[in-house]
Amino acid sequence: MARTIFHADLDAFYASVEQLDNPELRGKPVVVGGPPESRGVVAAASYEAREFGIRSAMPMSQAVRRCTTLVRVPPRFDRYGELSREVMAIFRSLTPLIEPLSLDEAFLDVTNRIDGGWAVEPLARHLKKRVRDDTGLVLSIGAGTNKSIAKVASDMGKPDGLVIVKPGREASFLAPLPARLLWGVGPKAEAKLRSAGLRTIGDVAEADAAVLERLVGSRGVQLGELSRGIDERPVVAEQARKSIGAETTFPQDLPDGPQLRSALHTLSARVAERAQRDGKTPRTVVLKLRYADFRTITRQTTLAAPSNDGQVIANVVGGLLDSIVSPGDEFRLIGVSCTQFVEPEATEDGAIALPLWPAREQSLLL
DNA sequence: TCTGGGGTCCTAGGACCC
DNA sequence: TCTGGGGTCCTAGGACCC
Repeated sequence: MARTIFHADLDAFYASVEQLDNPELRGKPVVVGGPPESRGVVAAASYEAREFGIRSAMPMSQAVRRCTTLVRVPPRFDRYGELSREVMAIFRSLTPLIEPLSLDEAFLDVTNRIDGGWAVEPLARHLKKRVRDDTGLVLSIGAGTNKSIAKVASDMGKPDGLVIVKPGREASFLAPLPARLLWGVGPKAEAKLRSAGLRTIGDVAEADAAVLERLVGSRGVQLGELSRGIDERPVVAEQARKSIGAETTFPQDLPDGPQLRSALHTLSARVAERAQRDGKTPRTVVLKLRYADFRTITRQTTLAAPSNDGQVIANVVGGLLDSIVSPGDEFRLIGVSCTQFVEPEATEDGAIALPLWPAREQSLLL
């Protein structure tokens, strides 16, 4: 039996929240993001701002040049989180099978609702109306028989969109669209596909599997399937977080010194605090550095004893920094993250113990 | 034009173990 | 003296997503 999947996506989310909370911003070109003089980029642009060609991820310095009346607002992630939770709760009132992708979008498997008598279009309109009535935010929905179709459909309808792809119409819906719209096709893959003359999703659908594999490697098979509207991936609620990180870009490049070391401590403390709040204990700690020339490197260490202590993490990444910095190096970004979370194990007396791991690393320390 | 911050997943080589 | 094959873990980098 065919599934019915919604991809639901709040339009220009951060910018819309700012316009919602501050009526003076309504109808104006608004962007959310860091200041142009501190290497900020556009995190979200209102539709008024988009008329000037302003887009997400664009350097703020470029955005303000494109529109002299642009209003820039610094991000308020706590507020976006609040509204996101409200919207996700509305989604959850339709089905427990929701898979959030970010603060502003989610997949919903509403197959049970359709089997229960709802038609797809009224159900989608009902959801859009509830979100609008309860929060003031505008929701776009794409509906189809799988995730990939639903995602592309919601992209097509924005803003305030509702695009439904009927079962059996997947391939013909996708065929004329640019290959870049497929999930997993970014700038690099697009260029490779284009080099073989594949510009539309239909071109990809007709291409030989061996050609796709040569172009994009092992993802070729899946790419071929997605291009023909085939996607069996289930909607998965409750995805466990696999890493926690924090990074910062400096307004000006920084050599090694008290400022850089202080940033490293702050980031370590932030990561540790979030790990503790989530009840996560990492085995692996990662230092990330971006040089003035934008070259980016990472160095990681597996701990003899897993820890989410801020001082431990700071010491480890500090040691990693010692090992790679050379005189004259300047950095524009530094980041700390942790991964490989350990499952707490109960001991005989009922206490929670964290396993020491791996034995090989411990023996090296003896 | 000068490029954020939060993530996920994949690849590939080397160490190590049996 | 010359030497395999399979499996897992660790590390580093890169593409991609919002």
